[in-house]
Amino acid sequence: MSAMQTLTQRQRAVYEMIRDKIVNRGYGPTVREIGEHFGINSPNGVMCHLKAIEKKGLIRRSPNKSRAIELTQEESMEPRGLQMAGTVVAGATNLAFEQTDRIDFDDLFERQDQFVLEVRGDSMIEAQIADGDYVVIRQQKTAKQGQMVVARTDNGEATLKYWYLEKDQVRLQPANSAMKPIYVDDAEVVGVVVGVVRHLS
Amino acid sequence: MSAMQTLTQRQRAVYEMIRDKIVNRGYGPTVREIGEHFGINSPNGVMCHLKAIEKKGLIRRSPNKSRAIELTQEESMEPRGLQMAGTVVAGATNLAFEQTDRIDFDDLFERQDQFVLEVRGDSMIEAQIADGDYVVIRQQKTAKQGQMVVARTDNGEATLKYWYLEKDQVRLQPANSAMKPIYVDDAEVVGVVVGVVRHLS
DNA sequence: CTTGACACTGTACACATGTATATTATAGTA
DNA sequence: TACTATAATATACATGTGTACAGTGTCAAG
Repeated sequence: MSAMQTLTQRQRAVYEMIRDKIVNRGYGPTVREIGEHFGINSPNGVMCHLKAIEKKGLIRRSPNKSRAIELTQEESMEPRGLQMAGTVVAGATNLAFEQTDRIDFDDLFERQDQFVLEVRGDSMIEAQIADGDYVVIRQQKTAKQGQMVVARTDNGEATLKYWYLEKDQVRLQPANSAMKPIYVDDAEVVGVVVGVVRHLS
Repeated sequence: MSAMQTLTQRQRAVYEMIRDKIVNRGYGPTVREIGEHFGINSPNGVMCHLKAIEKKGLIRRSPNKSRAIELTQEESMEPRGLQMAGTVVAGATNLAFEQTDRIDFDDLFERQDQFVLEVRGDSMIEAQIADGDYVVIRQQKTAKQGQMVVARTDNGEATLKYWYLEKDQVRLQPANSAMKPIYVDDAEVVGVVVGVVRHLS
């Protein structure tokens, strides 16, 4: 951003135009394309701007090559995710604000074979999953005893419960002492819960 | 990916080379640059490949323009986030797998003035925040009664609690009936909790 | 008033570049 | 066997394109 401020209004406009072409069209403009866009009838008028912008470090050019303009301030350089500022321990503890780790929730959950469900109701409240939470599900057809799963019962309905395979039936156990477990003859594991995301106002 | 399979080995190699130049160098190659890279001595040899790749839909070209190769399968086109497959209602409910909404957790939490803390301990367990969870904090210096905040007390320690401003002191209330509230003469709000993220194995 | 920056015009040149045509060779297919 | 797709070579041409040089005008700073 700092290098950007050193540009004159006109130079900034030219830079924005170049950037727009590269990002939105896929390849950069020629000297004459830039001229035409701004009503500059001489290639040299544009050359002056390009030299100025390059000297100020916002672009890089290769001599004698057409459209050979590289952006040095790539927008992909901007950090993704949120700053990780340490831990809050039970009770009272120090915040480590000097840490500069970053966490990217999309990295936390790799995308393959995963999907998200919005939770309705309080059946898993004692597993710290509340109404309105999003659960991240990894698709798989089997589950270990006691794993939290999305299961589809023989009547075609799906539910979020703990999975217990018993002698001749399946016990779908809610994490809510006010609710009773569901016993079904047959049930299919849709996937297991690998994450929870809650978004408050 | 499907369009990719229709390419011959040679065409694929050419496509990869073009893509590499655009992504890593910032601008595409000329017909002759491609030829030089693969030891093809005739521009027309390359032209045949470009026409084939364009016909198969992986690139788009503009006639008579140098380096004017656009990638149609932009990697930026790949969907971000996770598939949103509907809701799981309390008890047993239908999954709407046909829905193709997508959710991006990084969009959910805008980055400005926010950071993440890892939670240690069970002091907020009844607010469905467990040990090991990440809480997303929006930085602000004030809070309403009963909001969940990260607060710094006068001895410099920080903690995650419900915020209650009382007559002459501040009550920091844990969401755990086994724990007692903390009363302090002075405390400072660091930020309020706007999200929770839990990552299971 | 002069100087220097900024923002151009106009012209010219060399070569970079896309495109076309004709031709060859190989390999799989009908 | 003939035919088509693939993968090239070789040559040629028109034009797209970067670059250089010589000027013009404005405007703010010294």
